[in-house]
Parts: sequence; C-alpha cells; structure tokens
Amino acid sequence: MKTSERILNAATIAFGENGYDGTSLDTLAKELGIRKQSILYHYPTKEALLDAAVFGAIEVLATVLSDAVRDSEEGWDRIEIMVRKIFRLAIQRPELLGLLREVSRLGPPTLTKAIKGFDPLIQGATDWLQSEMDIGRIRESDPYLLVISVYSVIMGAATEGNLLEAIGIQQTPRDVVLRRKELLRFLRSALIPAVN
Amino acid sequence: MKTSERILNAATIAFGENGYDGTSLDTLAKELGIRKQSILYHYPTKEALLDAAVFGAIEVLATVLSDAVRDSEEGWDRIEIMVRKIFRLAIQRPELLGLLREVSRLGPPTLTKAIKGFDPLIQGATDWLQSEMDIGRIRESDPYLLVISVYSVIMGAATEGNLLEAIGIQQTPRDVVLRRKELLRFLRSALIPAVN
DNA sequence: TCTACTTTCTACCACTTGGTAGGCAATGCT
DNA sequence: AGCATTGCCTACCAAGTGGTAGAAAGTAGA
Repeated sequence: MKTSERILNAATIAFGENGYDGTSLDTLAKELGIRKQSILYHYPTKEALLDAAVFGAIEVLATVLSDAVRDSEEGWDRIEIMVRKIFRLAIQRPELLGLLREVSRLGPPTLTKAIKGFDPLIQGATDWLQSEMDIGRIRESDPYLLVISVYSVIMGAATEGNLLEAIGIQQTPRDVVLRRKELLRFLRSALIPAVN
Repeated sequence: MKTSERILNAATIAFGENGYDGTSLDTLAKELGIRKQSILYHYPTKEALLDAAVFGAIEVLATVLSDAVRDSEEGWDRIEIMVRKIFRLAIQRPELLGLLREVSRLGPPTLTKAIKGFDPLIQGATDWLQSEMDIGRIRESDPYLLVISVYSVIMGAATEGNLLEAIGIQQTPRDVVLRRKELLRFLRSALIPAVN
C-alpha cells in the first residue's frame, strides 16, 4: 500500500477513536514507523489530513448506501438493508462513524465541508422518503427532519457498543444482531403507517 | 459564586463543547480572569477537574430524572415527562450532554467512574421498565438493552441541534418542539404494545 | 498585633505540539 | 551522463502543554 494511503487509514482510525485534538502527528508517525515530516509531506497540515480522512469516510458511507439502494426493493425493505449495512460498517470499521461524530463536534470549518459532501446523500434520502410518503408506504411527516432523526438514531445505536463495553456487557455477535433487530423493530413501528 | 464553582462551571462547558484534549487550563483560566495555578489549587490535576465536572453533570441529570419520576404518573406518561425534561436540559445546558458523550469517547478510567455514578439510574430505569412490561404496559424485550437504546436515541435526538445548525437549518423554539414531538411519537410507537 | 491559614499569584520547568528548512537517496526522463 | 522530481529523512523552532516551588496578599482568631 502507498504511504499516503497508510497515513490516511491510520489517521482515520486515530481521529475517529481519540478525536482530532487527542491525536498528535508524532504518535501517528510512530505507529506507522515513519517520521512526522513524511506525514506533512503528503498532507501539508494536520487539518488537511483531517479533511482527507473525513472525505474518505463520507465516500465509504456514500458507497455503502448507494449499493444498498441499488440492491434493494422499494419501501421498508430498503430501509432495512440500509440499517444492516450501516451496522456492518459500525462493526467492521467503527472508526468511520466515530470520525463523523467527531466532525459534528468540531464544528466549522471541517463540518461545513463535510455537510457539503453529505448533501447529495441527504437530498436523495429526503426525496425518496417524500415519494414513499406520497404513496402512503411511510407515515406523513417532515422528510428532512425525519432523515436527520433517523440518522442520529442509527448513529447512536451503531456506536453504543463503546458504552456497553464500558458497562461491562459482553458484545458477542449475537448481541449485536439482537440490538440491530431491536432497532429495526423500533424504526419499523415508527415509520410504517398503522394498518387499520 | 465561589471560585471553585466558577471553575467547575467553565470547565463543564469547555470540556462539553471542545472536548477534554481540546481544552487547555491556560485558556480556561483566561476565560475566568485568573491564572492557571489557581485552577490547580482547587483541582490538583486536569483529570481531577474532569472527574469533578462529570460527577456534577451526572448529579444534575440524576436530579432532573428523579424529579420527573416523582412528578409523574406511571406508564407512558412517565417516559414522556422524562423526555421533555431531558430536552429542556439539552436546550438550556447542552454542555452537560456534550460532556457525557465526550466521556463515553474518552473511555477508562473516567468512563468507568462515570458508569458507577450512572448505575443507580440505570438500575432504577431497568427495574421500572421490567415491572411495566410485566403488567403489559410496555412491550416485552430485554429491559437493560432497552434502557441503553432509549438512552442513545434520546441523546442523539437531543444533541442533534449542532448538526442542524451546521446544515443551516434555523433552530427556532417551535422547531425544537416539533422534533421533540417527533421523537415522542417515535418512542411511543416503539414501546407501547399494539392495541389489537 | 502576632500568628496561622487560605487563596492567588509570579517564575519556572520538562515535554509536546504543529510546522519550516533543507539535505540526501532513489527514480525516471532527456 | 546530466538533471529534475519524488519521497523520506535530520535538525530545528516558537508556541503551548500540564504541573511544581514558593512568594505575596488577604483573612480570621488569639
């Protein structure tokens, strides 16, 4: 793997797990077995490195989600597949979601750029939700707010593994499946119109 | 107000908004119009200051919630009042929830202590949920996992104000009410058994 | 007034931070 | 061969980090 990619991967993990301020270029370099100046050669500043990591994370997320859209039927089925894919991402690469959460805490200017990258995703989801509402497959409400709500719910559920671990609850794969199931039931009953 | 209290308040806000690593004792002192050494007189280390801030935040949250329990009827009504109180807290003192989220990212040893402080709250909520399930007012499921899920959902919803702000959505009080309403409907349909 | 205690301060310190300047080997192009 | 470019390095720096030592200033009791 190219050095610049190795740096980006390590940075994504470090920023996602320890936060931006909690990550120093020196320790990052030490992990990679190189000097800090090599990092600064590929990414001129620490902030540029952060931006690159965030951009990469958004790209991965966008790919995962658009794959989900492509592979899935309409209606509830699509939401279910999306949740499954995001959960898999949260297990396999928890640092990605951690990084996105970190960005939302850091605020501008990084958050502003990140939002820009997210916009097509949000726009697409909003439009789709609206059309689903129009044909009555999803309950009527403000689609934009709904996207944000569902986003934060999924985000919270997918990243609550840390918490459980700290409390001392074993996180067997089976437990993860259970939690995902719980969330899906949760989302389903909240989104699907009552069948009267 | 006593100096030690002023320090604690400022620290809670700073840690909650900028994170632990993003807050330096020097800037904290400058905000307060004192020297860093005065902070270190009242709190011997930075970590001790963090612990004190976290303890205070948990205490406030515990007070708010136990007030909610005292003031409310049983069943769904109680959950609704709790959500309202937490939302009010998220608006009036967003740094408290931010701090708790930060702690869960920092991990041990601070998180371990925080969990200990939280334990009575979780225990009480779990027992109560179990009893509600027993009499059929809330759907059957693992009460412990449910507490964690509801916690992260509320946390996500209550702190998503940052996100919305960054996206550029106006956050009028009316919008907050709308989002809270949405969340309540969400929780309600997920928790209350279907009335067949 | 003398004394003991609390609180805040100045003066430092060792260490880490992100970043600059420039050297040096490898690579590839002419 | 000559030469520019790429990639990683050593050497260094100014600013900031949490923390120590101890002086100075207030405060209260005898």
